[in-house]
Amino acid sequence: MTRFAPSPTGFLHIGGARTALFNWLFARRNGGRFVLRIEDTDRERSTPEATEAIFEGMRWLGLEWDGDAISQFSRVDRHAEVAHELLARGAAYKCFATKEEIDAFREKAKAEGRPPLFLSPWRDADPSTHPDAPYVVRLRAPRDGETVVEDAVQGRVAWKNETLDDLILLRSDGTPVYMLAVVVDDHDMGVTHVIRGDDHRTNAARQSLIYHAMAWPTPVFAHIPLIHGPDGAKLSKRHGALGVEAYRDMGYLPEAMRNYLARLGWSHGDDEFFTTDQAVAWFGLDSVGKSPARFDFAKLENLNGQHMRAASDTDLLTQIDALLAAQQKPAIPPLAREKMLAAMPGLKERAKTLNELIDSAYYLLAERPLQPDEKAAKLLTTEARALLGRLTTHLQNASEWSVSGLEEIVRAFAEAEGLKLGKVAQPMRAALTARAVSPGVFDVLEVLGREESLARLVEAADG
RNA sequence: GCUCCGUUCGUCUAGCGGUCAGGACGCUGCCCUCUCAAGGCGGAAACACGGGUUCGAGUCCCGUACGGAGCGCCA
Repeated sequence: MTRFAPSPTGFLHIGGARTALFNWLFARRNGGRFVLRIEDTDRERSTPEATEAIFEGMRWLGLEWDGDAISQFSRVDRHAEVAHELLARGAAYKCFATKEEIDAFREKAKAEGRPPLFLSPWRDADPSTHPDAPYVVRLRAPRDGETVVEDAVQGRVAWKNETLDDLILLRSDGTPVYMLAVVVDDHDMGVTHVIRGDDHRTNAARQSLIYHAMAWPTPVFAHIPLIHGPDGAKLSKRHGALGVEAYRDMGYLPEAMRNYLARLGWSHGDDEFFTTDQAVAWFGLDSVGKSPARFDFAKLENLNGQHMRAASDTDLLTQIDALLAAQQKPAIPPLAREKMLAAMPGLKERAKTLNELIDSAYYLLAERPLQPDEKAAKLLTTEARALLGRLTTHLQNASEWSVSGLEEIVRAFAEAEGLKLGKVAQPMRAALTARAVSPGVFDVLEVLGREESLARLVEAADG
């Protein structure tokens, strides 16, 4: 069993999404469960909006979790119970040191060049000397020896116990801290594999101390390398640390997103482009790399283009519908849908994102009079318009309105005019699509239909 | 500062003692071609540095440099 345990203090960012993906892949690969736990014990920063944003992001990415999402906050009583059990068996103790005392201790230690680990004077104090004052519960961590974490990704990592402090379990108001809550929840929920960002690596040492104190079996830890921005620095909002919904809005496919994210830090030989089913079949912790990866939009775009080409026309249309709905933009009218479906093979081959695809379908949605863009306008010179006028006559007589028949007519026309096909096709494209770039003109003619095509050509010729 | 970790083309990566160091994105030359894509065939491009170990190191060990993460009564 794996879990994804985000704190609901913002959207589901790209690093979290990949962590979730790896957990999901691992669970699916091994026939295990994948649960979602919201780490909302910080009441100040946690918001229901952020929780909902995480659900949304997970759903969009297609990372379905098993069972209901669990609120960590709802389990505070259980966390406190474990802390008291630890206290009862002497594995933890009450510390009456005030924040001021601790701060002073740390400052002094720093000034003297010693590690700023707080050594509580209450660790071995006689309970009869305990004052009637607020206290925190600290773990009585071993001072000798070392703590070893066998990390499934990082390998064997060891810390000297003298470098680990007596971490706080319960705050002075009696509420549990994250470090305790995570261990108790992971244990109680039966999590066998803790796959999370490498920024948690040192937490694994502290947490395994708690596991040992409770005599609980430790889960397998796997700390996956972090994702950096294009400049190698920590991923920030200027880079790719956007919420996953931002990627949705940019027109990326969830399938492509999963593919790209999976390849960031994990590999399967030379495979670059693969389906989610393949990723599930191939995924393994031993193929996860150790070093951080940079987020690269260019590669994401390429992969997205490949997935768009591989997608079925109807599926793409469905995804466009969903995107427009999510962006609260007007839906595609029924008639245009049919045309869009007919034009889809030519459209999807040229687009890297759904947004590009929608944009390139302008000519299907637009109504006369068309508004040629700059490049299209340049193609519609006086001579070109005259040419289109002559061509239109031939086209009007076309016996059947099909790609092959139309191509025959236009080619014959170009030859008669002593022109290369391109000299005719480009003005046609400008007239029919108002753009200088589009799918093949004969495909455009067929999809647009006889009436509309001729009307546009006439409009351009007369323009 | 202390602790831990990392370092193969610009980027993502393969490699698990003997390879012409492979693939992908991007860049680029040619072909195809009604535009743009897509596609086909090429090209430039990497083992951070220094010591060991070994007949032989990208692969093992040590050090250096650089990079990262952590060091809260945050998660």
